[in-house]
Amino acid sequence: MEKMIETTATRMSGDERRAQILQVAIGLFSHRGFSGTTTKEIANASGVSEAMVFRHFATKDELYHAILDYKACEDGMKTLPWEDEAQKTAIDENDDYKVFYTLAVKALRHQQNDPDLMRLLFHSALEGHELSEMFFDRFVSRMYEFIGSYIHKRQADGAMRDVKPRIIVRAFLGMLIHHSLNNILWDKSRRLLDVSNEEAAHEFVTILLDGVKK
Amino acid sequence: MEKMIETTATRMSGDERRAQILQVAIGLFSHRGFSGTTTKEIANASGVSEAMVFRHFATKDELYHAILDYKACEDGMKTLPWEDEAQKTAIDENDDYKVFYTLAVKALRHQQNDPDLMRLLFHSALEGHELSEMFFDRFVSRMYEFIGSYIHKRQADGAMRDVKPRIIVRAFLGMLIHHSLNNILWDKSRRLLDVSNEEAAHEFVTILLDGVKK
DNA sequence: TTAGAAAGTAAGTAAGTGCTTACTTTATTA
DNA sequence: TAATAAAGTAAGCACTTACTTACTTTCTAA
Repeated sequence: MEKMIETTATRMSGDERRAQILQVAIGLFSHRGFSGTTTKEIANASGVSEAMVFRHFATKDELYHAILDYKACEDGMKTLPWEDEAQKTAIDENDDYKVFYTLAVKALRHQQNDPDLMRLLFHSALEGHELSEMFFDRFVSRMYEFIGSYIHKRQADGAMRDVKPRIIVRAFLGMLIHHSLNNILWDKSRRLLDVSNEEAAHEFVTILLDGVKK
Repeated sequence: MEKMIETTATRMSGDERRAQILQVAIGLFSHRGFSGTTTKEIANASGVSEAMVFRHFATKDELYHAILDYKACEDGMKTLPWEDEAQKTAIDENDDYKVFYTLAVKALRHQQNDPDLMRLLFHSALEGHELSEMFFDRFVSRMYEFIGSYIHKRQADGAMRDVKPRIIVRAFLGMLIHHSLNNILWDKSRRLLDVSNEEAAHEFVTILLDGVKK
């Protein structure tokens, strides 16, 4: 008999394995939730024994935190979407459409490219985990400030109706987030509505801006 | 010594106890999720032994299903929000504002009065439970059909711009659901935005209708 | 080439999990 | 008021959970 075909489960370096376990855990946590995922499942899906999971992450909780840090730090949450050259010039030029459209497309793309992050965010929000708060403070509330103050400026210019800026922000984010949520959770096959990010962004922004212009 | 003060944990009838356990379970599941809640917790919170939980509900899963049935059937999901006299006359009169405002206020009130339902819905959507699909088919997709066809009619009347009706529906529902979600999950103290349901409904509807009118 | 460090595992442990059993207490009604 | 049905419990069963221990295999560099 021949030698067994090497499935080449080559031994990984510590860092590689750690990163791999982290990725696997992200996938599982984001679908089954924290308490719905067992360390055994994570180990199996990583092709490794449970002990290895605990060599890299002292507790299940620490693994969860590592995920949050990873997602929060690496994954485009620290580079705020409006800190961007094109965006800044659009703002200076008071090009409302460009400001909102760019923001919208960026948000929709980001959400579509990383549905796991969104799932994770919702899981932790429902379970009252701290990622939720962190995300809220670092990202959402800044978003409200930023867009809100832009709207405020445009109202002062007489270009927009006098509505509480934050209501407009909520309307805007509501359209975007809900649209992504629909695509990720309920309408994966796009039976209800099948539009590109660009079309969705264009229509949402048009509705919003026509809805608040003076 | 006096007799111990009766905390009057009066023995309940079977139906009462069943209903009570169900309510307790709703509260726990909606906050901690299905796998995050133990049958022991449910029993304790109901002031009863675990065996009683299993007398009324053969398995934890059956308890979950009973909740879904209860919420889906009793709780305003079968009386669709547009099957309402005021609503029907508004539709016949082509009173766009009234149609959308009534719908919006109704939705916001409902979501605010029963945040547990919303939490449950999101939990089950994330976990891919069947309530999610059921809710989607019975409620969401009908909502899209109903509002969508009204919009279609108004476009034919020349009263609204020619945008895919369902994009408008998504924008509308997005504002409403996201607003409630914010209030329930992230911004419980209303630091970010504190508005009444009526004000929110008014502003959202105004933005939407101005945004799609011809 | 070989010592040692790091990657890996098999086989546990104690505490929890959903669920059952065998029994006791309370209310109803014949 | 006694018989009976229903509400209730304590204790435990089989299994799973997060996490550990004691050990083996592989890579690397002196």
